[in-house]
Amino acid sequence: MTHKDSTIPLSDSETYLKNVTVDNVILGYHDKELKVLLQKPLPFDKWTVTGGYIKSNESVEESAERIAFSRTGLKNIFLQQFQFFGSAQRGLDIVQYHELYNQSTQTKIPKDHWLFDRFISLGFYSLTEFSMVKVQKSSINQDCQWWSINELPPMMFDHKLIIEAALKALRLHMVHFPIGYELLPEKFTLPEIQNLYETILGKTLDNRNFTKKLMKNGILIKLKETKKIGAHRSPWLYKFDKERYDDYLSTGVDLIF
Amino acid sequence: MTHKDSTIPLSDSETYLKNVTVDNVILGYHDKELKVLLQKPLPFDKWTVTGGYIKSNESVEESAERIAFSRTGLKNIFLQQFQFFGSAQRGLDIVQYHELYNQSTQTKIPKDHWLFDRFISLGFYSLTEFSMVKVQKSSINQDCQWWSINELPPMMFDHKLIIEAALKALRLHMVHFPIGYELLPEKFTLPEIQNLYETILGKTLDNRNFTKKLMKNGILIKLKETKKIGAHRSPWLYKFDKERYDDYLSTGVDLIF
DNA sequence: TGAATAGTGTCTTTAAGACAGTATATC
DNA sequence: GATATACTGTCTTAAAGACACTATTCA
Repeated sequence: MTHKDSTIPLSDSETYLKNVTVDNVILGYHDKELKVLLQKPLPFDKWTVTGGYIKSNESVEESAERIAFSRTGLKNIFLQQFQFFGSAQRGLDIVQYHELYNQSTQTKIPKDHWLFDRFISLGFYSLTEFSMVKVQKSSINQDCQWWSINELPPMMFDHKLIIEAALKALRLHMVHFPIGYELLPEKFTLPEIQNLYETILGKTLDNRNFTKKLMKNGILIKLKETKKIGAHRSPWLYKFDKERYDDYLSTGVDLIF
Repeated sequence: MTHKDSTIPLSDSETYLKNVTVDNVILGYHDKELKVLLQKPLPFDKWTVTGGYIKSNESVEESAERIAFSRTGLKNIFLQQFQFFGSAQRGLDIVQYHELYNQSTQTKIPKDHWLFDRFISLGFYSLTEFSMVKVQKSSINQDCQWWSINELPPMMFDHKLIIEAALKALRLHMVHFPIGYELLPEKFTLPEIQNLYETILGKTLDNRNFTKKLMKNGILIKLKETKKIGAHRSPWLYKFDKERYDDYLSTGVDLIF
């Protein structure tokens, strides 16, 4: 189950697959916090993760990319399947949503219209560089903004569970595959990437051991620049060795911290 | 995309979700080989993994259980989501299948009937105890049998890829979670479980190191029985410490071999 | 007693984990 | 020179990995 996007022409139901939606937990990292991009479909007063319908001529990945682009302005976004959700109960939210939808749009869409039918939700998560995302709003999703993953607003449907599942999948994923390239700016410092790992894993790490392991597998390149950030020693800037990084993305690498 | 199950009444399309199928890679272990249960939907001459449609009042997991029961006679089967497949191309198979279907059933179902529409496939794999499975056939799926995973017959749609993806997911999964309870008989020997691991991982393991690690985390209980199997020393029988095993299933455990 | 498989112990090497003092930038 | 953060090296402990001989069953 997901939000209803304003770009969907109600009359044109034939061009979308029925009973399936794509839901994408878009994550970003900012101010030492993990953020998730949420939208509030009017007229409802609860939030959802970003999502939408699948066109009949696009793959689910293409669908997810199109929807992500419409919310973030980003192309070639990092996408990771993590789970599908298919409980038979739609819950009260869909009923209330249907009623409010008709009220606010002055329409009388029947309860059994495909828009309010049961949906199987295909769960992706995306990792984005926070500062590159230009949050897009639409008429239906008037509110669309970043939320700290630790302080979520009231969520529609089972979307709180979906976020938790995405986070759990990400934590499992990062044991075997490098992360950070999508979440950090091109140049970053060791304290920054360490804090990213600490934030996602939810625990503090020993900076010496962390650095040792990261440098050993050689995914970082030390630059000849420092970052000036206050009345203290300036940290060196690094970037990822993208080639090595991509190798590890396909072959896997031990990154247990 | 998946096979069409004979239990589906064509006229009763309203009770099934459209554009979605469940596909379940049912795995078993026998004769030191990993087997996969495949079916051949008549009149087609290619094989598929087991699968079917989702009823509108059941969850995807319930759906997968119902379909697995109809093929294996097993209840409470071990089910693991691993991926969803949603390419927009249906390929030639579906066209040929539609034609042959009409020919053989003496019907004229139109090409755009929902049965032959595009489907998103929800991928599960199941681990089963080979000897407990009573393979069920049906009028449409006249052939249903185990195949060695190394010698697959011609596969319909993208089902060869689905099997490979399931196997890859299983290999990743077994690094963090114990397996074997569903694949082995209740009592088994150390050489048997080691060979199971070797078979799935596709490499040989040192028996001393393997035993050491398995015994250390304490998921095995040594029984006071041996298994008589020929003109040589009889191996001891073991069973899983199910409580410990289940703990590890939820919390995870390092089982890198 | 020979053939076949089961079962066990030690050493080496590598990685993990704990730990604290020096360096640098700015005010 | 006070303050705040960056940076680095060593020791201890645990696990991984390599390795080979003895034990048991039965034909």
